[in-house]
Amino acid sequence: MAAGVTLNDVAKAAGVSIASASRAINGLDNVTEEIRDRVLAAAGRLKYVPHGAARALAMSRTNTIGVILPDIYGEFFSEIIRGIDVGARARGLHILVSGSHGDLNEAVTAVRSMAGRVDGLLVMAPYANAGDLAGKLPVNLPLVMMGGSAGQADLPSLIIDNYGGALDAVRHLREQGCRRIAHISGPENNLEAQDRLRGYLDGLKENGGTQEPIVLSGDFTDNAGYAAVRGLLRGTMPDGLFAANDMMALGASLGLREAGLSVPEDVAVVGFDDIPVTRYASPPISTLRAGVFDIGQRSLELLSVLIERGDAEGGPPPASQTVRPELVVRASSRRLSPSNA
Amino acid sequence: MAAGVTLNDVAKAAGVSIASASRAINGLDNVTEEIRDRVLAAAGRLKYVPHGAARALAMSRTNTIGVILPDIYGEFFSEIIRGIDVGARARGLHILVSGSHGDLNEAVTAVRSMAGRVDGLLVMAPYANAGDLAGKLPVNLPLVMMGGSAGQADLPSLIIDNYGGALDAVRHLREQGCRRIAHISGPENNLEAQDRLRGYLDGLKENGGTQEPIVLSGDFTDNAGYAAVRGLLRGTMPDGLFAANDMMALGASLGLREAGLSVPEDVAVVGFDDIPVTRYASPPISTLRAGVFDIGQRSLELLSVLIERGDAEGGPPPASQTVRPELVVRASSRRLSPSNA
DNA sequence: GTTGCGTCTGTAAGCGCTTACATTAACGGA
DNA sequence: TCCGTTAATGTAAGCGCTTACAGACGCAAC
Repeated sequence: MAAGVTLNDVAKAAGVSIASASRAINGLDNVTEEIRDRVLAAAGRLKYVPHGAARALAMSRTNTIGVILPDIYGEFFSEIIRGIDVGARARGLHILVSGSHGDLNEAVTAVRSMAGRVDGLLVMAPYANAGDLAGKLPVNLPLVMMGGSAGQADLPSLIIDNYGGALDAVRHLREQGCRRIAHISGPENNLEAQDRLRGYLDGLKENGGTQEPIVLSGDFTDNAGYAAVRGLLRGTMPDGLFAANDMMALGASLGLREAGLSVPEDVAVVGFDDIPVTRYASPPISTLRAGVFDIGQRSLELLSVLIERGDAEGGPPPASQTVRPELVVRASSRRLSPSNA
Repeated sequence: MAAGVTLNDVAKAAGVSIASASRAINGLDNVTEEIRDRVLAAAGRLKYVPHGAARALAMSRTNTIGVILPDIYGEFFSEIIRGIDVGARARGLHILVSGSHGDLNEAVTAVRSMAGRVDGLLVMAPYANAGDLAGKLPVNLPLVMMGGSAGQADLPSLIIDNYGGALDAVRHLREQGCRRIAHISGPENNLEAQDRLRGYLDGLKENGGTQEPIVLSGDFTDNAGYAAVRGLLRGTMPDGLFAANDMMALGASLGLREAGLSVPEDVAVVGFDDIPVTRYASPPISTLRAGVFDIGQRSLELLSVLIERGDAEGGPPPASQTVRPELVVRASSRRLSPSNA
């Protein structure tokens, strides 16, 4: 189905053995100039293109790494994929992407289907018990977890300090004079969302804070942010809003403006992730820069170290790295003076 | 490297032949219950996971399609990938992505490296003479071009009517009373950008228009849009701006606001592509909705038809589809009344 | 004219899987 | 009891490639 013309055909056409053909094509040095030329000529003439799967099988090396994401929608994932791709290209690797995995089982299926097609795996699986993944995996397949909650099993991972970031968000809102801070949460079963929620709750209690938590449930989409805000309109408005990600912050900000409220004067808004759009929003959204691009790139580097090392387990303990998001203050939360006593 | 435990191991552990093991694993019906159970049990115990490359080689079927894009940065490509992914998942296919191809040669390299690893290819190659691609390709590899310019070779393709869209943009700006319309163009060697430019130029001449074209060169990035506008500040400002894509329109709009100009009153702005961000910008950007998501999805459908049909050439002529972008008017170009005589 | 060495080329054995074909077993009808 | 069928199982031949190993050849040194 794929190629049609095989190395064998080329060898015959060039009048040499298949071994010589292979050597010529791959640029090994133990081939006569003359033979190399003949082979290359024949290959060109026949439009020969090496068969990837066959080569992978023979060399047990695919030069491809698999990327498993819960979704591939939006800037967040776009950025992460880009980070991975940049790193991959630098190393001559390809990436096999699989998105849209609602739960652990789907992720496991995706992982299994990649066995034998990749040299290693980059997985983002913000589900409970994602540690189980390792158990159901092909043995010996190097794996790096991206994002995810701290201490997720003991796999090598790139962890985002979601809790700490959320804490920073709340602290910042308080410094800006907010006294009633609401939170739009992410999907319930999402570990990162859970950590951000915890950070919000604990942030409220810091320094003897007594504010009752106001948690609006969302699902990481802009519409959820919009809807959450609309739902608030009937009651007392909070004066600060921390959304579990930027898309929801964006939606919320839009909803607030449509309701005639001003951001940040009436309600200060902070998001999470720092996706590129935030700076084009009106007002630009304050957020926690998780360095999504870097996460992708660094995960890939971590993974390729594991791959080169030629082992998945064993050796020194997997080096996990934690990234503490950095608060980026933009107009959506910058108040000139504290608002109400 | 990959799996370690092979079907053979499973067969032995279960005390059956490798053929039976294969049949049991793949759910064929000509296996006894008892054998199936034994095999499945053994497979579970050993953590057996089928080896993709081997299977692909044996079946000459990979259930994977390759996606070649010039870049994978930003919402535009994110959307296209998502469209493809959604279509692919519906058919149980995986996608092998490759981005960042500055020119035809890089694209050709990417394509060749996918041979034998995919059942078909989705290529976006907005370069001159992209038709040459076909010549350097493995024979028999089904291929669908995405976007690209009309009549690009005679490959099956999904074509965006860039020219027509640009024409609509200019017409719209004129209807809004603009008399001096500038264009921020895309990369010079990009065919889509060229078509949009042509549309702009011809649009100016319609109905006896005599305005001198004002073309600012850009490269599809937000920064380029921003820079283009800054460059204009020293001279006479246009009152209408058509950017070759949304990112540049976004950057331009930001630049205009920073310069104290109002959009759309002082300058009406129109972009191209309708990436999701446009609606969160301030003001929301008018644009031409190319239906990026749909393009991805429809390309995939077209491709899978070709694959099922089991041929790349031959058969009825390749059915190309043309998509005419739809003008979406938002605040960035909506004026209540014509501005100047 | 041997012998020995180094270099290039060819032969063939896999990589892990599917699948056509051969083999065997099981069963019912004559 | 024997044979013809059908169905389950096993054997082995690839899929297209890499690569260890052996063979062939040329050349210098003895």
